Amino acid sequence: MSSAYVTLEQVAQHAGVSLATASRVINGSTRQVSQRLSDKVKASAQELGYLANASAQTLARNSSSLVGLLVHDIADPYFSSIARGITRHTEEQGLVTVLGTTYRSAQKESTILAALRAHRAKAIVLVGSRSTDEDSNTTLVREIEAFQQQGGRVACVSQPGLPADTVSPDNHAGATELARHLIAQGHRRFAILAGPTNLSTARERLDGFHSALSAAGLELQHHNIVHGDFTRDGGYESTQRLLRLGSDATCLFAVNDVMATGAMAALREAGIRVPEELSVAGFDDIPTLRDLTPSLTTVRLPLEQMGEHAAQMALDHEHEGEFRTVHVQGEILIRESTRPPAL
Amino acid sequence: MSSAYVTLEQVAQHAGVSLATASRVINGSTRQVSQRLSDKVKASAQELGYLANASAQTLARNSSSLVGLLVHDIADPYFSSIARGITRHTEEQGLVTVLGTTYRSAQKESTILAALRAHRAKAIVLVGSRSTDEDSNTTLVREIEAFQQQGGRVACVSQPGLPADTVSPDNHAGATELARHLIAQGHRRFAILAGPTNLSTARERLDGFHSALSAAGLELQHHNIVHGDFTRDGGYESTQRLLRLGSDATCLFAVNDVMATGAMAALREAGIRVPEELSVAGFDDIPTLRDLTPSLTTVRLPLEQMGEHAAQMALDHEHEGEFRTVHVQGEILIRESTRPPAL
DNA sequence: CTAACCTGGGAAAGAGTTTTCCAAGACAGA
DNA sequence: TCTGTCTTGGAAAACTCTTTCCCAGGTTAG
Repeated sequence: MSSAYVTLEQVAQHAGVSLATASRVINGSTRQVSQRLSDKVKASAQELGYLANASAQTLARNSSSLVGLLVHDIADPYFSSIARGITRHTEEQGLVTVLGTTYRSAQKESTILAALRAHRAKAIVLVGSRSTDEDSNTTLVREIEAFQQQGGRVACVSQPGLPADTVSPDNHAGATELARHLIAQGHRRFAILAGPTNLSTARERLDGFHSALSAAGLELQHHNIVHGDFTRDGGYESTQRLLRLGSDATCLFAVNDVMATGAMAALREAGIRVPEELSVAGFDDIPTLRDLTPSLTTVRLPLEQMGEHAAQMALDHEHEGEFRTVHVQGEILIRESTRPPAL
Repeated sequence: MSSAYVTLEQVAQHAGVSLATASRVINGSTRQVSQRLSDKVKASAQELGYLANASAQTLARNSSSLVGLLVHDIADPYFSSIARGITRHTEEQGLVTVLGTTYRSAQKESTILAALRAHRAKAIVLVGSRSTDEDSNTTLVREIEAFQQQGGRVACVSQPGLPADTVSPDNHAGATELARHLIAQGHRRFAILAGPTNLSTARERLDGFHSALSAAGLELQHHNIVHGDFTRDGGYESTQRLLRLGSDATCLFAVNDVMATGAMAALREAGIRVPEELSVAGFDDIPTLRDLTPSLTTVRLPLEQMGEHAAQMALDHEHEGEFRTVHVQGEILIRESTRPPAL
């Protein structure tokens, strides 16, 4: 056989029309084609099982149906929830989602961005707060702009400050509200399980918490701050460190639920009861972690919708050329893990 | 400008060689090119920032660097763990992963498979037990074979019986071992939170449990079996149903951890203490669910490695033409949620 | 010394689509 | 009847890369 594939030319021949006519029918060009021929072409395509060669289309159109999705770790429920929202939208649009995982490596990120550029992806959604490291950030901006110059759209989730559409949770407000709740419950000595200092999400949540304390005339003591890496095990280890330092806090704010989970495990092992002896709060309201005992006081973010919204922005054609920023407010959820401190 | 992109021809011109020579240098053809020219071409490419047009390559080679990954739901930690293993391997190989989510819809699955075929994907990894529905299964087999005939490789995870490489957990053995453990603890009346009857994974786990009971001369009473849909909420609701039916069981086996989580929530709400009043066991050992209280007795599956292994099989070139099946044994983990029944 | 053989490099033929440009035919208005 | 306007269909260029075929020049063997 000459080719294992059915080509548009074969469809055209089978329908007795020219290649161009067949193409016009298949992808509904502006030019009119008579009903009779149009039907004939469609029937032909159906009959022969025609499936357009995507690479040929991409080559001719200089744009593919691929949408890139960059996350740090797809097994982290924070990212997989957002990813779900993104894929929901892209698949609805008949597009194909490319999943790239970076593990917070600027180099892996570059590799994937280059691949998406090479494939003439239609859009890219970047998820997850980014290192504020100067160099890698300017590199990222250059790559984003290169992609945009070849006609691609970019949207970011939780990654402010880039030349792209952005969906960001109001981390500051969420953490502030959470702090106010703890203060209202009577807590005066706080410990915080902060995130990597160079990630905006981590910084904003820390700042928000801080500013509520300051506003209430309270202080966060230096030895009551530890930094984790946003993972469960990081939270576990950092909490152990905190305990070794002999914290006198009555409550612990972990800047994300995943670390809070590790914190609770460490506390349980250390024989410290939550919330009787220590209140714990998290951030995100990760769906998979809603069944912890005690249930976690946290700030709910609509992760899935955030992803969906970002994908929408990256793919709608209304607002070419402008960058929109959407702020999402979290909703504070008071659950079992926080209560007024024992006297 | 004529084109916003650097083409190989431009690289060749800039290096003072022919297009063919440049191509031979770039993708290391069998034909030798002198060191001098080779270096010149590489320097040229570097200098001009050459990035090969992936669609042109795909068109010419009739094979792309895309690897498809089909899961039911990327937000389900079972799938996201496996997905992590798969992407680890594909990204190591410099390939691009396409994520397709099917939500157990045969139609969505077909759509994605067609897209992957259109893109001349190099391989596809299908994850998740599949409906045994006759029709959709033959359709799937046809689609798989069509893809293989165009030169693509297919691997499956937890989806036996397809014409492809397969990595499958030994669900039967795992459930049997779990049942033996419960029997050894003294349990005699069992309840089971089974999965969708048409999914092989669910059936095998149910069968394995059953056969251990039979071997011990025990019976599983009809009213002690309920079916869930493998989701947390499904487990929750099915457990409520079980309670309404007035189960007399001393232990409950949920055929996956996610449903076990819902079960524990329903039990807690109903005021039934685990494990004091009722033992609970799950299956999978989902990483995110390891911090439940009480910790869940379960069968650990190396989800990430399973994904990685499947990707390897789909991408190695050693074993073209043959279909290999790898069975993975689970490891039983006795934790807090099971204990001998009260007298 | 000549025939056979290598080696490196260039020209050109695809790969399958989209899209522009042009021709031919139909038809209405003058 | 002629001109101008539509409508429809076809030919061909363009997109960028891979790969085959062939040639020129040099090397080796007989």
